Amino acid sequence: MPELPEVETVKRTLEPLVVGEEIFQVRVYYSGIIKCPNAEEFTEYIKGRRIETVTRRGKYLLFSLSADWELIIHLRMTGRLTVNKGEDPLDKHTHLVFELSAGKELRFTDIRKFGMVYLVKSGCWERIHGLFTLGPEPLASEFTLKVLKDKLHGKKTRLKNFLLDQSQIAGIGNIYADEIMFAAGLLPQRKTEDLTDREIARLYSAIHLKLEEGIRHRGTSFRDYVDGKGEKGGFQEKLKVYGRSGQNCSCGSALISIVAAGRTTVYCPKCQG
DNA sequence: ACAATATCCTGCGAGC
DNA sequence: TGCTCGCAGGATATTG
Repeated sequence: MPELPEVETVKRTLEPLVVGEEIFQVRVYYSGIIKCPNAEEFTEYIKGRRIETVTRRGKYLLFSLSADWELIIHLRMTGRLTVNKGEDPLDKHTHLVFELSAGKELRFTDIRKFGMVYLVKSGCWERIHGLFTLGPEPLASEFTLKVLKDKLHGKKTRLKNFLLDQSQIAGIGNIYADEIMFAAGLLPQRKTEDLTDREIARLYSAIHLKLEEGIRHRGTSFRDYVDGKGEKGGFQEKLKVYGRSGQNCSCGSALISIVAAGRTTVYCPKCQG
């Protein structure tokens, strides 16, 4: 569920609450969420480690721990990572509870159980394929207009597929892909190699605009998403196309829904070309 | 090299 | 009210 702006918001809300905390114990209610090592080793190795930093890479959350361990979490569609009080009632779908000091708990909750949790030695990402092959951070300075242009022209694919490909650009999912293409005035089925310099410049600006706007509104809570404090985001109010199929675009024409890259894709046939 | 499809899983809204 | 169906923001393996 959460894309770059949502994961960034979770990161920012968790950071002040968990950095410096020691993980005294982990309670595992559903071990299938732990991808490596096995649940027994996971709980054994993590016990007594201190959380030193919280960072984000694409849609992954990275917790660097003492003694060179790294806890890596992907929320996938419905994952939630929240800080709770020990006495807060446990959600039906809470799979992992990290016990911190003074009754504070970091809880991983995931209705659909698609989330993924890893514990590795720092920087040992080879076993986490999606993280290991991740493309550049779209909001970092190394993601230049030239980088985007080279990537677009080096691929024989369509724009929607390209934007969802995490190995090309990290962190864009279905909602922001559609909003970015609308903001850039580009159709999802456009071939990336055919895009002109002008269009690529519009796409580049739209990527920054929409991701930054998403972060500023603390993410999109279309269904399940909440931040580290359990609070909803506000960007769903600002969506121009996603979830608005059949409604009118601001230009007056009806928004169209198609399936592209295997996902529902909404666009305006008049504003996007 | 790329696209489409199935898969993991639960909940929800629509339609009957 | 209760049922069945289709759909959901992700990543990945498999098939074409």
